[in-house]
Amino acid sequence: MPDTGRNLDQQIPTLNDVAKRAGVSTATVSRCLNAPDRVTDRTRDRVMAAVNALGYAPNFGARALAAKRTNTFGAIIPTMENAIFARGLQAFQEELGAHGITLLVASSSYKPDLEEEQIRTLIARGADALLLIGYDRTQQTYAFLRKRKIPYIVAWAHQKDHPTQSIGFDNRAAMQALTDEVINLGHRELALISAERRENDRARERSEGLVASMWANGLDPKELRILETPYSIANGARAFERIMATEHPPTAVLCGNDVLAAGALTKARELGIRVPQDVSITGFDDIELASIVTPPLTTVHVPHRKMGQQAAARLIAMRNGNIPEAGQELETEIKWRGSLGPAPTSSSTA
Amino acid sequence: MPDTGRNLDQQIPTLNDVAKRAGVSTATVSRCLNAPDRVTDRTRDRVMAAVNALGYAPNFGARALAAKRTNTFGAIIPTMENAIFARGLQAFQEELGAHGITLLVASSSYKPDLEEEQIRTLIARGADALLLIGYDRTQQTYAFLRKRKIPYIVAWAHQKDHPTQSIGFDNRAAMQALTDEVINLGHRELALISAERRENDRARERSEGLVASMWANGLDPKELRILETPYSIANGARAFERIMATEHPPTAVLCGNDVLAAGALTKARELGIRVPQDVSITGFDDIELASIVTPPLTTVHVPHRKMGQQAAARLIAMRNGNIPEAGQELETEIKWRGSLGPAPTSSSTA
DNA sequence: CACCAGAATGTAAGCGCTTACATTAATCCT
DNA sequence: AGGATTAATGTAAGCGCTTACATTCTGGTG
Repeated sequence: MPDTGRNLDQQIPTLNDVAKRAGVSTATVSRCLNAPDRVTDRTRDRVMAAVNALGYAPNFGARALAAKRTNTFGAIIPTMENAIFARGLQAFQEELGAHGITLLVASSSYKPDLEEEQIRTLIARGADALLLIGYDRTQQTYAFLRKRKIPYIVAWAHQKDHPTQSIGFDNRAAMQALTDEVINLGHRELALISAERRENDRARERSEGLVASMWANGLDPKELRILETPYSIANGARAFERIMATEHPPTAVLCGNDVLAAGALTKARELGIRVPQDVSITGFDDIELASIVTPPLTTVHVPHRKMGQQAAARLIAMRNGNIPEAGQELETEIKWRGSLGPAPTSSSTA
Repeated sequence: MPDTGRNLDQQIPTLNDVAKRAGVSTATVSRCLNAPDRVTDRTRDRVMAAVNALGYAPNFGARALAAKRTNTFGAIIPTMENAIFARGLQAFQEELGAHGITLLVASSSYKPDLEEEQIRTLIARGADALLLIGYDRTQQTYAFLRKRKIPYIVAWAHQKDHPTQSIGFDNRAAMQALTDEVINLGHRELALISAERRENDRARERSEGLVASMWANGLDPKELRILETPYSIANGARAFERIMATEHPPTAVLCGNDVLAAGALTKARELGIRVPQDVSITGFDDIELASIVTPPLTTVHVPHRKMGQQAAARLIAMRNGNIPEAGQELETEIKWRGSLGPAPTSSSTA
């Protein structure tokens, strides 16, 4: 059984195969696919038949190589595990889709070096522009981005004076405002369950906002107990347990994020600690979770969809060569629900 | 200021640029990047310096084109909005990562035609293999997959006799088992809040399992009230409200999914309906959400991580030319929590 | 010191596509 | 009907990379 030449059915069909089968040139096939109206109906039908018969799908790499544009944007988010970024990303995707742009998503697991790797991957794959979360990344990464002249935008954070194009909110101010309310309600013993702040500017800003509020209200931030732990419900629960096991448990536990707060809440119930009678708990982000736990979480509402949608709009503008002026700050607002109440008057402990 | 020739700083650096700058050939640069030990230390250092100075990143498309492999797998999930697929996907990704494979994720919004488009997109982008959710897709899509000889695996579902390679569980049997328990507890008036079953085999199987259980237990499935609605907490709440507003409200509301069940639960609290005293509610999937709502959900536990991990292992084997025998069925188990209780004995309505 | 194996490097041919430009076919005017 | 437009199609040159093969260096050996 002499194998004369290539093994046909192992072959992925190429433009050339389609062209041969349809009896036209490769250019015509290409036009059929990219500019159908520049081709006769008859020809188009013939070509399309060949495309289907062969199960042809254009090779993206080759196309990008030849055409020098991909209509693909990339987004690198810290995690897909919880819903923090889901809604915003969905809106981002929808807006892109409306403009015929495909979105590629990668996650960095909150690791800067992994993030840089993902950035390179996405760029190598031809991403025309990038959505990044927060400001924290190495100078090296920023330098790379600049050198490549890739349009990118930072979301989920916004610092007024920062040169980087961004769309988000003032994490610091938002947390400060929330803390003000907590203190207003008579709480003096505060604790914070935060995400790891080392390489997470949002977590850092939030904790700074809390401290700022304490200063402003005449409380000594040294008294503030802070526990750092990666985002997850279980970690939130664990942290809460440790905090409440101390000699003078706080009357209010602020959490850097709704996920952590949900964990704290569950653990409270488990321990028989009443929320908010015995201790108040607050979150941040206002993801869906916040409104379905018991009691529902008092938290900072973040305009996820708006942020995603506008990030897309801006990024598209940037890709098209329009440099929007500064970044944009979105408003947050405190969402009052049941988990925050006045500080208990008498003693404590369940 | 005569601009002689190309504008250097607008140029994306290529292999060639690196080669020139390092004073070597492109082949050597390529080797530095792909097989560092086939090159002198001295040369490698020089090349790497050039790479960094230029901010060079290889063009993936060109590389794939030349090398004919990408080490990239794709996954198309119905939605990123809720956590149903998050944990499994994370495990999938981790396992791939351990083998040096990059994962590209796309979402189809539960739309078969969008899914087909995404499949084409991912294949065009060079995906070596694909993870798909459930069996439901057009013959055309399957034909395309077959023609392209792309290894793919179906997850989150498993039907014994089905020829398609899959890893998952028996949605039908699991739901039937759960319903058996519900009926055992004395419930006779059942309702189901399901995802749309039209193009979702998992939802369909689950509802069939429920019906089967009713038959088996001498109940008439005609009495079963079914409400279909897209997955979301809000929709679950709405559906629950409508169901409970009927003349003879059921004593147990089974939900096709934890997200729907969480919605039902919240609405119940809102309406002052006690769970499980007045009505029992069950979920499916056992996502994190299930254990933090109040009361925690009795649900079907699905081995998400195991599924993701094994899907990856199988897919890698398939890509390497090993055809695993049949698909694999994973066990589910009923997770007893507080939301399911005995049927109320007396009358009803809050 | 001439010779040679083996390592290091260079040369150049594509990979599958788009697109500027050249060619041919169809259409319209006068 | 003939020539000028315009539309449809074809030709062929790359896009940035890998890799088979050719060439040039090494450093031992006899």
